[in-house]
Amino acid sequence: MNDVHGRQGPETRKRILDAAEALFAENGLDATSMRMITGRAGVNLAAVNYHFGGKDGLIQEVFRRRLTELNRRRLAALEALQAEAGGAALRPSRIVKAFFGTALEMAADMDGGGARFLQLMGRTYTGPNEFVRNFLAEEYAECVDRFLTELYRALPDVPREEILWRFHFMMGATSYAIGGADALQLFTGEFDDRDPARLEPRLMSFLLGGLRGPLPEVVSPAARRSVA
Amino acid sequence: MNDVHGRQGPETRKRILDAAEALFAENGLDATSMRMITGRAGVNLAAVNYHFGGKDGLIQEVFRRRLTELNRRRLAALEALQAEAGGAALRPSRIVKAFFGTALEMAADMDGGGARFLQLMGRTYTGPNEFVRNFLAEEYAECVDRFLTELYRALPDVPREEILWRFHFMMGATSYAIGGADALQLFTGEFDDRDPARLEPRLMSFLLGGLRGPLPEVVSPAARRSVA
DNA sequence: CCGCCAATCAAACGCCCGTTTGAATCATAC
DNA sequence: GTATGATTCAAACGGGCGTTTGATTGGCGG
Repeated sequence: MNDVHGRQGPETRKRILDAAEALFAENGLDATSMRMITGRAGVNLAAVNYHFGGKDGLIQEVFRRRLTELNRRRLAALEALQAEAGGAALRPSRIVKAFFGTALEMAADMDGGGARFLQLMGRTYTGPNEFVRNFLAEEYAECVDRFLTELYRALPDVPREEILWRFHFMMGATSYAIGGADALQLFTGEFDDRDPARLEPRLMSFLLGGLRGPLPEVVSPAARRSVA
Repeated sequence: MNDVHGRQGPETRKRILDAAEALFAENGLDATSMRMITGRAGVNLAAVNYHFGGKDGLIQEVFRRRLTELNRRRLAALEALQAEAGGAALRPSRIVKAFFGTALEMAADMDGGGARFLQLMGRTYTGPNEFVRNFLAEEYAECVDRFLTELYRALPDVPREEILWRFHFMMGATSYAIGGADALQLFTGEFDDRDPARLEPRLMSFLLGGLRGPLPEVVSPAARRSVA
């Protein structure tokens, strides 16, 4: 066995990743030092550079690990819907639920660690760190693209640009839904209903309401052509 | 006049605040150093500690300056609505527009600096820095409270907790709307319609759709009392 | 049994951070 | 004209940062 001696194989990597994930979520990327990470993980300081090439490599791997799994589940849910529909266009509510509901599911999973990770991801996605943002976008690209394609098909009368924006708004609402229970109670004082089982229908109602909202009147002056 | 010599009064304070605001928005709070700030502002490094007591004090003042103005405009808009209604309940769409539309207005104002500041604020509000989050919540408290009260009155049939959550979701969508045009184009490649004049009706349609969405079915097991 | 190599370790490296210091510089009041 | 008090300034402080180094460990194939 490999429990007491130094060389303990892939165990060290996992301990570093777990510690880093928790600390990143708690303090943010910049405010979390290598010494904090290796200290909590119980490994040597140099281990991060050895296994991940540096702090940037570690950050990337922390995100990649969970994000790959999340998007795998999302695509699985989407493919299940597609199989059920047999070529017909999907219902928008199903598509939205497959994408955002899966995130909420994952936030509830993972014995509490999932919520923290998704909270971290929501922050980072709009955060200032361009390096991580670009990396996240790349990891997201294929999954988002397939969901958007399905949404376009489900809402053929809605301009694609409009769907794109609303998808973006939905991401924002979901990000706050996952990460912001703390923020919510800040301006209310008494407030403790953070049961994730109730959060899911609450968020879905809101997202679907927003998605189905009436299209805004296009008041672009360029659109008033050929009146003369 | 006081332009060439050392002692130049309140000018130094403003230069520091402006430089800090821009850099905080670009790089985040942690990743912006005092030397970057004083360098861009063209003032001595020690000036920050002299005028604001330290980096924390500077951060606080950067937020306080804009947030006070934003919430002043919001409350002015709300009071205008109340005066117009003369004691009757306000229309939800008006309330939402007074709160979130004013933010979008401010984002378009201030020769481009407004968008940056609000982007920064959206990040910070859900960010990990507890010190700033608490401060923001305090600055927000009164304004949010008065808007929520008005929303409760406008939607007497909707449980307050539900309104609270949806208000929170709206904050998330708005935060992404302001800060996330860059993020949006990341998973689409071609996408450049960031005309703020079109963003406003887009966001409002979404927010109001979400606010009016059907209430989620309450499937709480505790609600099934007294069957036996 | 030995050479190999992946893995771990303690220690140090250079750099930049936020803050402090104490002198220099001015406008103003007397 | 000089004392005063607010402001600016160059320089330094101690400390934490991410990274690198070079030695040490220990399982494994020859």
